[in-house]
Amino acid sequence: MARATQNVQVFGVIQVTSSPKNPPAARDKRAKGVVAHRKPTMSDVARLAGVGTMTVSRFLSGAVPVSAETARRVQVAIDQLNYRPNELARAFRGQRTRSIGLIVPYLYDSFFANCAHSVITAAREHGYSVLLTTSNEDPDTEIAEAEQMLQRAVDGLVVIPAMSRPSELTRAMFGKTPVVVFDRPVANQSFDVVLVQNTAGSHRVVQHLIEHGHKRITLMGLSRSLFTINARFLGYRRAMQEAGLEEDAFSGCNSQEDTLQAIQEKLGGPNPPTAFFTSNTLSTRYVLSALINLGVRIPNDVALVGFDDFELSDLTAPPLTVVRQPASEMGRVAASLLFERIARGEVPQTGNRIVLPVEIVLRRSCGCKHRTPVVIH
Amino acid sequence: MARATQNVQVFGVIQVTSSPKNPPAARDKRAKGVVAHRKPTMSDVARLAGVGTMTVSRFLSGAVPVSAETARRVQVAIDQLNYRPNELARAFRGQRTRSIGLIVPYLYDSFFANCAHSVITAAREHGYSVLLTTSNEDPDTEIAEAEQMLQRAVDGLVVIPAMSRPSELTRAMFGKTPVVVFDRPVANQSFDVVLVQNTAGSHRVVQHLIEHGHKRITLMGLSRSLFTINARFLGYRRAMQEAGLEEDAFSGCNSQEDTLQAIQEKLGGPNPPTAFFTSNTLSTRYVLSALINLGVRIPNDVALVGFDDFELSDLTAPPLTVVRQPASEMGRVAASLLFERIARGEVPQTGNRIVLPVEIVLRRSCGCKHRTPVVIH
DNA sequence: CTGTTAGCGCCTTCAA
DNA sequence: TTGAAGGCGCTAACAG
Repeated sequence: MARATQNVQVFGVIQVTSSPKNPPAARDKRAKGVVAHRKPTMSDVARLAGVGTMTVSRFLSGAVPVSAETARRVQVAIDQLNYRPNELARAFRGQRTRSIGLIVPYLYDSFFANCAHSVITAAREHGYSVLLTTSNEDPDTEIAEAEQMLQRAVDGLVVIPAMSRPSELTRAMFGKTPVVVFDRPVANQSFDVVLVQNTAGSHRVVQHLIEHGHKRITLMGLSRSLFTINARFLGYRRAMQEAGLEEDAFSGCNSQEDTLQAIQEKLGGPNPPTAFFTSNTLSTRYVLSALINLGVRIPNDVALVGFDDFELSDLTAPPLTVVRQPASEMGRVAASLLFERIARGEVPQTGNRIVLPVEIVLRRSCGCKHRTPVVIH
Repeated sequence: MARATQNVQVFGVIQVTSSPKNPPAARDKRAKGVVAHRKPTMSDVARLAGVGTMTVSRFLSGAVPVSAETARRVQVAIDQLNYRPNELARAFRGQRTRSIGLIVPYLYDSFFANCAHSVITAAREHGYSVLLTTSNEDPDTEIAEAEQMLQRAVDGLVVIPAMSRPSELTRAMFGKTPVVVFDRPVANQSFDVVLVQNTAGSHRVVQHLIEHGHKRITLMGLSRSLFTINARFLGYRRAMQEAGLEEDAFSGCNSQEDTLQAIQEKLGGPNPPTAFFTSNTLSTRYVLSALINLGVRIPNDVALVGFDDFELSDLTAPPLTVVRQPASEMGRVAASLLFERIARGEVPQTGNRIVLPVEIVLRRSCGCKHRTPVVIH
């Protein structure tokens, strides 16, 4: 990469001469002899280099050959004026902004933040900028923000759909702007979709609990109206059924209090569970906190495994066994798909559907004795 | 808020009539009678409503009164065509993009992600969009990205400066585009700065350890060439000096291995520390992990307090006492400052310097017995 | 290889 | 209260 200081933009002093087209009463910034601090334009460069603007344009784009001597003169003029092309004009002219929009529910959720990070990184590698906004899980906000981005003519859109109720994103909204959704699908649409193995992951980790000898395993999670939560529930159900065990699911982990109360009831009732499976980070957090507060020993009294890894899950007491989702890979794959669509310049009738594998990270809350995490696929 | 579906953009079918200006050989998309799917423009609306484009423009801006009847006709035309103003053209014309740039080191660091979230939220409240990118703590990348944003004519910039070496952001680079930096200052510049009480916070929390009776308190952290780390070191030093204690600081917590080794040496040496103070999240993590691996009991054997709160710090073993930084408030304040500058349309000779207070969250790793966290200011 | 022309969609300026 | 003209900076299309 070039040394940064070579790229520093410092506004030059431009000697502007009057153009015959300008009416006499026009703003006199451009009047003859006036020295003004303003961003140099391509025609400033052209004038200084003694060439036409198109020569400068061609020199910059590099697509069309320019004679060596001309190129040199243009480069000198550019350096002297510290000229930088106006991306805004370029975008306006070319109907191509080299920017994409990214809509995630929240940024303070580290899973989404990781996804966003990888989309941004991928975008930079493609020379794109990213307009980022949050939907706060609200479909109305999501649509309004998508509209806003469309008005700003993003070349494409990456969205983690809000899931409080079915997303209302439609193909018609977006015209021929490509859209990739990830983490959660959108019903019957022509968007590309990137997902993870929610069902297979929870199936596998619940099997693991069963292998540890557990027979009463309770699922703690949120409402099954949410796609990912329901998919994870289905994996749990399948594992339980295959083992001939009775399922027991609680969908009300909406707060620390609700969770604590539910756990108390479960553990105090007849046939208390010997293991919990939590279906997202939030419920993992609530359940772990509740168990700690109740003085329950993990995994001695009850085991615990969760869906979705998080930072520090190896520093909790005990280190947690979890299903790890490939957040950055999802972001990267989603971005790749989008740039492919953008390059091809066409939107598909039916989008791709890519499902990425998850990993099980075996730590100690499941009953394993590993001193360091063991990852299985 | 209006129901989202009222805002859905669906490309309409536009009956385009030829303009007398168009040369006969022009692209015939606009030729008489051709029905084309393209974004409707203001003049499409004007034609349909039987008014001039300026009337439409005035109707949309609302700044200049328009007669009721005209307004109605324009609204009907807008609805019929599903017209949305082209923000790109607007920005190009007006030299005002209603967008700001935001540069943070990483998004996968939850502190930065929280900051970014609040900046984005504040921007939306002001009707602004956010171009977000990461510097990866690299000053060259930071400058290149800032340049990129300037070329895209953002109205202002919010930056958490990369800190691997002194940032090279200069006023000259930005012309009259306002810039607010936060979390870390930039040397001798005219930018507004928002910081937290790094020194006072660590001073207070080290005092707290001293109040617990500790006399040998070791600081574990990163290089003091980093502003925040050094500021926190100074608070530690002051607290130790005031108590007549000898300081002992380690600046090499660059990896889990280095940290583990350092801790082993400290604890195995003469006069081993009875408490550790870690000066950022990363070193907290490394130190906690090392202590757990070594089988050291916290706070019985040694106490531990850290700078910077994080999710789940109350679920670690034991719950951690930390200095909490107001991440979202910092973002909000930085954004407010920026929008103020943008509104005023002038950049200051010397920027504001705002220092936000931190909180101490007393949990159990310091030796306190609180069942739930106690926050002191 | 290079220059000229024209116009992207909008809003400022001027005139009615 | 409304309309017409012109141009923001850039590049596609067409000469030369």
